Amino acid sequence: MSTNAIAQLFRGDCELGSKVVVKGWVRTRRTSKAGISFVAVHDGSCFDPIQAVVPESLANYEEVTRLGAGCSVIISGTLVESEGKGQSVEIQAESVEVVGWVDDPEAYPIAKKRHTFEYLRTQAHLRPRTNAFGAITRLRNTVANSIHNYFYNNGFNWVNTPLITSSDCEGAGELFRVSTLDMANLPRTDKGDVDYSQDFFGSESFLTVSGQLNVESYCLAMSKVYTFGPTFRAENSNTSRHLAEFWMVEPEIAFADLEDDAALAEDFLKQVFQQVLEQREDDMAFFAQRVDKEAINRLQNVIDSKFVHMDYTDAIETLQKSGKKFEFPVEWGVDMASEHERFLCEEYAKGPVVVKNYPTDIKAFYMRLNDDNKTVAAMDVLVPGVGELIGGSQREDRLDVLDSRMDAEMREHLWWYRDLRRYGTVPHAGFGLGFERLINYISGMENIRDAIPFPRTPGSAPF
RNA sequence: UGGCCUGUAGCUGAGUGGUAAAGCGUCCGGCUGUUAACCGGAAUAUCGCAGGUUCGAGUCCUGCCAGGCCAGCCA
Repeated sequence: MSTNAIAQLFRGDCELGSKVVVKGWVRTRRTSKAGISFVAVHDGSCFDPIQAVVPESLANYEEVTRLGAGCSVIISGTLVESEGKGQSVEIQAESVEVVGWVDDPEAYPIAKKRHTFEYLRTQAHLRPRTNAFGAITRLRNTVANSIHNYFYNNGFNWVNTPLITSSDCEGAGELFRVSTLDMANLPRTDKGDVDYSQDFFGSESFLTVSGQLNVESYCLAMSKVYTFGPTFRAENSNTSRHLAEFWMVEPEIAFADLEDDAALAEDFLKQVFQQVLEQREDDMAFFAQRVDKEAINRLQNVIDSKFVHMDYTDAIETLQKSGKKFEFPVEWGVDMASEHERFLCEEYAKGPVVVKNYPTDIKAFYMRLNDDNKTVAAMDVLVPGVGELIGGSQREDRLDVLDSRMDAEMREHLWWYRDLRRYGTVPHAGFGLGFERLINYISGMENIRDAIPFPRTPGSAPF
């Protein structure tokens, strides 16, 4: 008899009265002296565990009465309508095989009780057994799938940009070095510098901070492309919104300007949210109940409303006129601080807000210079709770302007990037979306370390 | 990297210089088609580590370690 995923049983894939086999882990067991035990089993396929009703007539019933949280079991029986409240169907067990016991029930890290997220981070290998992390894991999976679906259905090509790069001038953050040199005995040049020509790639190399520059080259051939993969930043950032290793989605569209880019971001988010509400009803109900009451309403509101757009210049004016006291003063030309971004999306727009056309001086070299010569065609999508969810721009497609924003070393290193402006250049634009930030925005989870299975942060990479 | 906060039982967490609460979980018993059940009982603590002050330190001081929050950097 084949295994039945618990999700199938609740979904009605199996007829009542049919024989089913469930394999999973015990969440709770309650024994009734009337001669039955109730065993709740989860297998990760859906939020709810299934209840198996085990009669004392089973030969190994004594074993069953010793089952506790974390034990692994195979339960065979008949799928029946539940006599009790709280679940639609349950399994009338005909056999219970205990596959793995829990050594020391008292010390089992995931006891049948509430745990803090902070504690569960120290048990990252076992936390997927909890309600919350099971839900987050399924949410991540659904969102990733929705992202690929969105792009696939809209004619985008998924481009697998490299994780190892030799470019250290992208400006997106500190880089992790990749090297096979013997650290205890580094080769030196005549000048005494480390001789990277002897390193694996024949030059200095690093883990990527962004696939953008590479994906632009495919954009200028395939028209609509995106990357979706891990990125690495060696910033010493200790906040609830930063990881040293995180996943990023970076679409890039040709023959497009900043408005097209912003429109893509909005349509993309709305469609992903729509799919999440349709496909993860059970987990979203959990988030709304236990993590953030607004979790479901928030997504529905975003789907139903238009994003608020404002120029950086207007945003600064709005902040100045707000009458609110900020720790850092606002004036045209400054990079907005968290408190400013928070005000704009949480108090002013009360939802996602798109801020566009930032001062040239505070933005990256590849962003397109506007006609005013003061601002670039950049945009950030700010959302309540997580702040900057998306950062994007129209790219500088004019070689002379691009060159003016790079120094000699960059021009030499990024010769291939410059080539893209020499051979059939076109206006193009794209953005980067932090996948874990998206997961937190959707679920209402507050710490990004809980949005990824095994978080990597400064000073911490256990597991 | 800076500022602030926190380390007490498996987990959560009281304890304001003088005998280390309690809840949950665990174990035992009772009850029950139960459902994060309920009732009764029991076991469980080098008070993060190392120094110092004191007759006496979980409590005060110093250093270190670990974690968290906020800020900067960004996604």
